[in-house]
Amino acid sequence: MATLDRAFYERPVVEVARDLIGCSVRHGPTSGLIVETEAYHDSEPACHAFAGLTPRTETLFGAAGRAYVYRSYGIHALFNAVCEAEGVGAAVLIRALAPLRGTELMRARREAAAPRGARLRALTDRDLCSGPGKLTQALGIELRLNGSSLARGPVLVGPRTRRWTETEILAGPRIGITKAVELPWRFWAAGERNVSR
DNA sequence: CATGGGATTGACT
DNA sequence: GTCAATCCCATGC
Repeated sequence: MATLDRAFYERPVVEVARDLIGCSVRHGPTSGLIVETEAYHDSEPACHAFAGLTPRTETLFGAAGRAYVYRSYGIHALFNAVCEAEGVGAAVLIRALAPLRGTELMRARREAAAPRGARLRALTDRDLCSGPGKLTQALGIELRLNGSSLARGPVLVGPRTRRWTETEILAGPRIGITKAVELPWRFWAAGERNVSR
């Protein structure tokens, strides 16, 4: 599989976030098309790297083109692509995918990860990757993949397979944060059903 | 060493 | 709309 090289990520993080819409993520037999992203940069307080270099943010400040995976709310792993020059703390959060391959494995993983007492009805394809915590469950992306190469794997990010026009990609404020809420650093594919709610 | 806060999700009123 | 689950790590004593 063709993968994006380090130069792709070694650019302003907001540009990379926009350009990742329509690209693909694959982990083993499971894959999806990126339909929603958010940019984070150490110059603004919503970014983990805002606090400076700590054990947690070491990957963020490292080389571009690697995975930054961290635990959110004690429950979910969230998957990011590290961007910009080494020494700059910046990354793109992958917020949603349109499932491509391995949907039955994704469904099995999502069901296995469901909380106790959950789920009275079956998971639809739309329930698999339509959020940052869901897609890491579906693709089996865990904390141990923090720091791994997105060009060499185990998690691979591939380029767009078609041209995307300006009007197909929308921008707006990021979700779920309490600081720097005004920055329009969230991007999504217009009309895509798998974009998070 | 103790404490508190999340880049979320899913159930429930 | 509200709320709890749950854990890594930053901060402060």
